Amino acid sequence: MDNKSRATLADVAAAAGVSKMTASRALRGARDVSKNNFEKVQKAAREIGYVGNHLASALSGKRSDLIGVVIPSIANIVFAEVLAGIAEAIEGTGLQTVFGVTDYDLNTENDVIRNMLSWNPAGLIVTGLDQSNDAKRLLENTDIPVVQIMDLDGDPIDTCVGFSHRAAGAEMAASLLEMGRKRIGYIGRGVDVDVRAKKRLNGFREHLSHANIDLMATKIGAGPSGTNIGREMTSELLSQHPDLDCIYYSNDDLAAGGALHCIASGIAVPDTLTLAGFNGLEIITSLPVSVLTSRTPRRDVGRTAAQLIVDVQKGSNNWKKQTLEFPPVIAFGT
Amino acid sequence: MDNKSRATLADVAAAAGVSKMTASRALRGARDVSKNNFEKVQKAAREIGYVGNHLASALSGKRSDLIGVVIPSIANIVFAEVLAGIAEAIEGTGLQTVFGVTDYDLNTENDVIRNMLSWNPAGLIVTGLDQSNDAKRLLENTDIPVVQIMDLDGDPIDTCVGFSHRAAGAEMAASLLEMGRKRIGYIGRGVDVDVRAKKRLNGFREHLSHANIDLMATKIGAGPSGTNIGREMTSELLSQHPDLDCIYYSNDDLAAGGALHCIASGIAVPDTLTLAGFNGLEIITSLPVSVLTSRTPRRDVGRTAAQLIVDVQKGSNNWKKQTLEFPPVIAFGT
DNA sequence: CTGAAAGCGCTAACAC
DNA sequence: GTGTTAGCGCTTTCAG
Repeated sequence: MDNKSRATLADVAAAAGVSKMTASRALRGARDVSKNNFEKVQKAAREIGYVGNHLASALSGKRSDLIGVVIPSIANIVFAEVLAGIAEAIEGTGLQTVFGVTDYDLNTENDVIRNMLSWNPAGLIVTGLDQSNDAKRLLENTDIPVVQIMDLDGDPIDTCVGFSHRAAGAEMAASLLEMGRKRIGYIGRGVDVDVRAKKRLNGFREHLSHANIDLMATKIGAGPSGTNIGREMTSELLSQHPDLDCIYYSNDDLAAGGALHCIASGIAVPDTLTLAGFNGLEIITSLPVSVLTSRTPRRDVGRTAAQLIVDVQKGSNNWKKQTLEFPPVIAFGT
Repeated sequence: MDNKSRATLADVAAAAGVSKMTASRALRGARDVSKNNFEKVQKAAREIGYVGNHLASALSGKRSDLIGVVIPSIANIVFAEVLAGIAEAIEGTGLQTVFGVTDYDLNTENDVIRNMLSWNPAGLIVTGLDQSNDAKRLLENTDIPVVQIMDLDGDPIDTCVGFSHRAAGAEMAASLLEMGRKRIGYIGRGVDVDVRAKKRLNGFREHLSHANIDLMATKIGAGPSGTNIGREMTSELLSQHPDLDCIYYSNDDLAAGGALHCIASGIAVPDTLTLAGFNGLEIITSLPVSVLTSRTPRRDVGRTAAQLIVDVQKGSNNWKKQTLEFPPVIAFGT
């Protein structure tokens, strides 16, 4: 934390012996600048150690090189992977990601979205379709590209990249029924705040009810999911309902915890007890037992969403409202 | 993506019948504004749906409400958790996080840091002490607070929050020797690019050599780590060296994969084979076997680093260069 | 191809 | 308390 005020464009221009405008043009690319001046400016900038000021250029140019990303939680590996996909898409474009975390709270989300908009970002990526009315109005009235991701169940504001959680739940129910499972339990975490988990559960239940089957037992807790809590909740649920032949989890880490409980207790998975999760986390694939999951292409979702914004920003594409579906695939982890 | 140009401060001022300055002051807090005008402005802003423009205020005010964060990878849960700690610290402060990913590449890191600086952030959080010379110069010459995190082995540029990887490796070696382990192997991923993993390995080896012990076998691969690849590499290493009584991994997810291999192959852990990882990831704690790890307080590191910046930004604290150590704790996961 | 003028939307500094 | 005057550092526009 030294105390030198940074060199400005004017300094570079003076050093190169040209006007600010020529310097500005030369620094942004050779367009309409003589080769001679271009090199003089580049050299001067390098020698001075010119860094530039995005604030000024963005204010002047009406749009910044920032992509705003709104996610419910960053500690959740799923959203970290979405961010990884976004980072992949913007690599080398000069764009950068600002992200805000909502903690699954609509008011916080509202604040975060407002805050994002005030950076005049090149685009906004928001998780889910279920914003508050205020936030929706904000997003509808902005003229920057908005992409809602990771959900398709509802009314998109603008462009939408993701999949239907309701359908994912229903399809998992169908798979389990097909495997002959009848005594089915459910274990979930944070289903009260995580609307997408709730949509999966609803889709799951609905499909079961078509086959005249009810969930035999459910165990739902508040707070983040994890392998540990999954192990605990599984142990508890099974001690109350030892006759279950199947458990559906709101999440793969819970399911992995369930598998670890079964391994420790000598319960045969998937024969005696079939476990099913959601997301296709890596841990599922390295367990010594087979756990069913819906693999979600969340990295692709992030990459695609960001790419759409990168394309408008580069001018290589016109924006149009659209819905891109990346359906999950049901499979055993192993 | 509509097409309405946003309301400005001037619009709010006009609607409230006051000057821009009064409006500006009222919107930033009641300081030096009559209650009457304060409310008129607030009301006008709400009705118009005023959003504000961070670019303009940051340009004018010389400093933005952005915290720049430079991390090697976001898909790695460890750095996601660092970000979670940062998000925790800045919650409710109005600050936001811009992050850049370096992919463990010094040139990319250099670009990312340059890019960050051009946003005039309130502070910069950079992973590690081993930047390129150019990047170091950039960081030394800036007048914003810089915090280097997650490493203490080297020369800090400014403030530093983290722990020594060399010491962590040495301590793990000490623990294993104390447990009577002698035939020790090592499995690592990306040790060529991940300088901190390399420091741990060096510390580990050095300590062993003091006891006149050499690593019996090492298996090092390029690319990201994960439970799956950990399982594979363990299987391979053990088939070549079935007599190992201990394996040290560069990372907990590799170690977890190793544990899963042992469970599947009926190898008694930790009695026949002791496994040791690094980080204290959650998965380690829910495995049905005991795996040794160094628990790193990475969330605390993130939170602390961000808090330091929040404090200067709020003016509640003067910046001073310091080093804050958050040593990892060695323990069995279970 | 180059430069001068004007202004992006806001706030610091100074008047009143 | 409130308003006025100057910019922040850059780019857009328009003239040469």
